Amino acid sequence: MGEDAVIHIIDDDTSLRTALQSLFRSVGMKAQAHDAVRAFLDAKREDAPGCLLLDVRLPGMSGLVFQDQLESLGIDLPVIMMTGHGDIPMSVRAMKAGAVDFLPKPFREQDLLDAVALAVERHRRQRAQREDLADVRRCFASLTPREQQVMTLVTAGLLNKQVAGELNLREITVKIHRGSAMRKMKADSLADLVRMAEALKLPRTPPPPAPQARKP
Amino acid sequence: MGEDAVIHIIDDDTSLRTALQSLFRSVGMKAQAHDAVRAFLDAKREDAPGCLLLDVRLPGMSGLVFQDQLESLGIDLPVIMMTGHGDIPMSVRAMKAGAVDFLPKPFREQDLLDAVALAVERHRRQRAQREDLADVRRCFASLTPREQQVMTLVTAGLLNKQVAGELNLREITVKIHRGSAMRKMKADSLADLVRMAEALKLPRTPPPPAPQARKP
DNA sequence: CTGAGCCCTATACTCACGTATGATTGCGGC
DNA sequence: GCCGCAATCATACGTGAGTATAGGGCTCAG
Repeated sequence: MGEDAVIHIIDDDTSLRTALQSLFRSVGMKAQAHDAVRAFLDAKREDAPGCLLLDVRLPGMSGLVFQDQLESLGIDLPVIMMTGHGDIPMSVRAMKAGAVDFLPKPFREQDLLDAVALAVERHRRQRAQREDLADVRRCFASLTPREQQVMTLVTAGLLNKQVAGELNLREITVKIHRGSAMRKMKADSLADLVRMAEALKLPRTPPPPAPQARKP
Repeated sequence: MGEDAVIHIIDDDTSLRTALQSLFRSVGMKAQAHDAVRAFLDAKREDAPGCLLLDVRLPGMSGLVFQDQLESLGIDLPVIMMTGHGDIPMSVRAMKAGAVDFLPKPFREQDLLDAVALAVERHRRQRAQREDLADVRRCFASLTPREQQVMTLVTAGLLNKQVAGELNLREITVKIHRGSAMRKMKADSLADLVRMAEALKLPRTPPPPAPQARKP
């Protein structure tokens, strides 16, 4: 079905790295081990589902700190923490930061495998979703500015006529932009377009707040 | 702005209960303390934003077990765990089960207050969302079966004509149901209706999969 | 039985939507 | 200068959506 998962391991304990690699190999999973954050970052990482096994106490940078930086580094791997010298606040911090699990060493192999399976499954879903969203974003980006505006207002529920009013256009012009927006977004119904707008978090401008005369 | 929050405390340590009550009183928050799960369940709980401070080691039932039962009991309070004899697996389990925080005793008052503030804020949001969804659900439930079907297909992106085909109706009939569905759902545009359908997770039936002849 | 509610349909009309055709303007790059 | 593209608008036609009016049928509770 899906691509092969890759398990990334960062731990400075050589014997543990070896043990984990052979463990994953024995269950038919790819694993890449590194002895420090640096090595992990320098390695070329396959763009595949997987997860990150992270030791807390590392040379150079704590696993907890590194975990916080993952997002800004553009790495979206789910994290499983491991540590030999952990305490409760540490585990709570890691879990709050989104870790899938936090395993005190020594742990049972099965506990690790369970956590990894969960994490990889989560990552698969997350990637699929992310991919869909990226598609929609690409489409939206391919729209001209006018088309984006029109799409925004249309999916907010305004009539072509009202959109025209908002943008100071004729209704016919709105229809043109609306049509080409539908085509470019590959939407085959308005309902579709609305859902895409939702995914893009386009603002839901309320229908024009009752036309008012103003005296200058 | 919002209603007053109520902090629910379950702990069998009388002196701690007293201390926490006076702590919350001192910062202007309502608190209700109980010495056991039973007492908490028997007490009438105000329907207000708040959170639940739960001791792990309790007479009768462990806090962790109780936490797992909260949902099925219809209680949606965010949980903050407290314990004097905790370990990492315990805290991880609690966090996985959705706890906002896990505080080993003794903890600093400020840590607790921070966690409580976070939990209450989360609960406020959650309640607001839940309330909106409940409204939509109520509206949808007030639709006749036919109106529900029509709404489902229309928000899936089908034309009136196609809906009529799916349901073996004339198009005019679909229009009638569609119109009354819009009214009853208080939707003022199709876009609105689509978003409600989304919130209700109505199935997005794909457009009729190419009309095929079948031979009997 | 009778009324209420749901469901189905028809005719007729209005308005919204979509597209095709054609044309004009303005901007940026080759 | 010419081309391409975004943007604007017009006229016209066909189709979709929505409402009103007016029926018919059914089932269930009073």
